[in-house]
Amino acid sequence: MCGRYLMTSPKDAMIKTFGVRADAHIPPRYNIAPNQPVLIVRNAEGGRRELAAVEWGLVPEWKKERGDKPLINARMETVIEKPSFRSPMKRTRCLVPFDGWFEWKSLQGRKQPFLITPVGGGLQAFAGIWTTWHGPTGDHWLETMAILTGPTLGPMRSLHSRMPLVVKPGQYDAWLKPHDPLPRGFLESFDFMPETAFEWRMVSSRMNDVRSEGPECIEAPEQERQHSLF
DNA sequence: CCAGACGTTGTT
DNA sequence: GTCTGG
DNA sequence: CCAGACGTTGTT
DNA sequence: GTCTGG
Repeated sequence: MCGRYLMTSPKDAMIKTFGVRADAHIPPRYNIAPNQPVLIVRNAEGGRRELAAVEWGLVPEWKKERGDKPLINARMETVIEKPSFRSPMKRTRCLVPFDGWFEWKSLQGRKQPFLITPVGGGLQAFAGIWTTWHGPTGDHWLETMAILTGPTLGPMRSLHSRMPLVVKPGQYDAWLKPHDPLPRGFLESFDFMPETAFEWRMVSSRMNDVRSEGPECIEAPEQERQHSLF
């Protein structure tokens, strides 16, 4: 799946890769967690694309209360029919810029994080959906997003049985274009990035704590502690 | 008609 | 909001 | 996703 | 165990 990710590319790369405007500084994010504000790319007025800051964890528009369990992922097998996802899937899809994502394995009773990155590095985009939620009083609103996942089919299964859908650069326009209703075979018309396009390595478990927000999150793990006590 | 659900993952 | 179940 | 908290009263 | 916070 995908429950923590990396977005460290500078503003220039965002502009070049996604064709968006970006005036403000975009700080590198080494440890993006659910419920945090993140940048997405979406369609805007006048056929342009825009960068928008939304919260990771989709809150369906019909929810009375905000609720506690954030919908951070949506399964590609069911996203078209699920009540929480079907409307955003038709009309408000988005790209979620990233440079890598994290998975954990339990090794020797510890949660060992791994960083998965595109072979050769570089900025990529998860397939995402977003929506707007209006609070009960109507005086405030919140934009949120979820990342689509699919089955992991090859060697990456040693890390996790699910992985995020990564949109190929040539299909950004197709992913962002709204449809209502969604054409038959819409998802099948996409050729998402294969897992062979990614590689992974162990990183420091300091990134397990979301308060770690710097480059230490992608450093190699510390040397294994020696059995020095007896 | 009204009431109730509406999600994913991992773990058991 | 929209669907399912009763 | 993981980490961390999880409670009230009275006294200082 | 389960919820909250990040």
